[in-house]
Amino acid sequence: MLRTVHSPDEAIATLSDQGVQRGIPVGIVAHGASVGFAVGDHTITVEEADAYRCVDAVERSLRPRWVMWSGTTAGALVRNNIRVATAWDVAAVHRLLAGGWRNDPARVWAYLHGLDRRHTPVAGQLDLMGGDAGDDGDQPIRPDGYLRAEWVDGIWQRSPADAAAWASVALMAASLQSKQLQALTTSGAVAGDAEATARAESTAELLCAELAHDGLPIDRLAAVELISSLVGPRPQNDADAAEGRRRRDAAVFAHLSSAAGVDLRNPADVKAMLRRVGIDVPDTRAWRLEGMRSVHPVVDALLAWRKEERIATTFGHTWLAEHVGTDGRLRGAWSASDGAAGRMTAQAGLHNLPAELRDVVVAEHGHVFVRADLGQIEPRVLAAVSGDEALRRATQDDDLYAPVATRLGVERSVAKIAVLAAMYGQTSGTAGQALRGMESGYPVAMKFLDAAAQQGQAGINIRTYGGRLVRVGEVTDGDFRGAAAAARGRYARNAMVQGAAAELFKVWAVTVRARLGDLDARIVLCLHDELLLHVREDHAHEVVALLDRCLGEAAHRWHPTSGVRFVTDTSIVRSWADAK
DNA sequence: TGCGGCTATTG
DNA sequence: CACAATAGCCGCAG
Repeated sequence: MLRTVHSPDEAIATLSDQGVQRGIPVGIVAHGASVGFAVGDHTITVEEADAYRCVDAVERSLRPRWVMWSGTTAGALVRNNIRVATAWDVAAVHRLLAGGWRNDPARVWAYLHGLDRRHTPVAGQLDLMGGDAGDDGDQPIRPDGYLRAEWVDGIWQRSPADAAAWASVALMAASLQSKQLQALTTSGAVAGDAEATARAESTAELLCAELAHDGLPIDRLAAVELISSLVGPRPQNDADAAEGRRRRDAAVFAHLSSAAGVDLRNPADVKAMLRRVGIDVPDTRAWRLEGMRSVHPVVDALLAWRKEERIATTFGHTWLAEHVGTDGRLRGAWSASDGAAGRMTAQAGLHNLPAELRDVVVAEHGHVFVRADLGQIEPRVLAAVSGDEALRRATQDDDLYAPVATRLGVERSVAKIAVLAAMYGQTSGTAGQALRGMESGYPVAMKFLDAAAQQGQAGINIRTYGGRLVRVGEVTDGDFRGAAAAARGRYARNAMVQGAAAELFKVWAVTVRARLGDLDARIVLCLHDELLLHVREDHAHEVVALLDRCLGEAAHRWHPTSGVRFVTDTSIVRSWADAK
């Protein structure tokens, strides 16, 4: 049944009649000025002028769980100044269920309908192949049961007046949500609460849309000054830029009798150059050259050149112009779950900003940053997901490595190496010795890690505590013992820890987001184990307390019975650089 | 033009 | 360098 509503009040009444209330799923698609809703088999379109006002009204009075195909809709909502509390992101939940990174609508549809993914329609095919079966190209589902590749993502090309098409997209999202809910309860052995993970990962998509929209506060003038002091003023043209490169290169070449034919940007040239001054190295990475500064002055000059070159090429004037707006906000695209284990990732340097540039990340007038990071999150998460009682006891200490050192009878530094080596799968060097103590001291945790590594080596996919499928890749040529298998083993071993840590972190982040309420405070950066909030000065202490409370709440939601203690280090600062 | 290698930065 | 990521420049294959 398709129905068009004309006002916020009518939208609330209509959805309310359909039983919508707090937490009840409502499909939504939003793009540009258009919005469509769906509840059960009822689809509701909203007159364009009222579209976002209706969403806002429904959110305020009913607060449903908005079911969306992807972060595209979340972005449209945020751009229209609407921040909804909760979501179900079909694409994000698909990545959780099926692993990997692909989450286009046709593929998600095929997965949930048991269709062979190898025949999934691909965008750009224009359905020329599907059109020969006598079907109607204006229907979302092809006669063979597959979803047309561009039906969902191409919805924005349709007129807002094509109500049936908009409504169908919202309705399909809602119907897939119930299929995903079903799949989550039957998707193999998941130790944790996969449905709770799906909710948190979905809400993290909302947070990502907000992070991309809000940006990170930067003191633009200070940034220009700092960059200029390091690499000079911004080049005005290509010749200017080339002159800058020559000037930087000359500082290195000054230490050589002949620099003919040396391109400092070519590692092979650099290696040859070093050999000519009596330095023979297998590669020219900084850590390898670090101890050779005294051998020849060119080493020192080269390492300084690398620093300068990095600023000039990656974090220089071009970066500033491209990613920092005139409003002094650094913006980049955010992904809520990426890579092997489902960590958040960010572009535009938000996740790998050199420490020396953190000086220019400065709170705006009347505001401060509240920065909080989780201490030793990975070993604490390992204690929780493995259920190792001895390691759980160690988490009661502020410094987990102290009781581990006592138990192993070694120095703290050795204990730390041992724990990290266990989680990363390192076996060489000093780690080998330290690991033997781990086997007897923390056998449950070690067996947990070894089991993951063995699955990885055998090419068997694994699931994290929260239920994310981690694909470890095919085993080729029956290679169960070679270097490739060993690498898969380390990958799987670490993914179980890093992936679970990412899940806990996101529960924490979305809990903080939910509990901020009317405080003038927003999360402006997520960095794996660290949250940075931009907060009005007089709310700072309240936010500090809230971060700690939310960690307790998040840890309990994530793993209600672990008994593991998680700790956070929180500070109030003007500049990001002032923290720690 | 796309891709792997090398390098740097971050957690 | 033991795990994960983003990003730029180079050489090389197509």
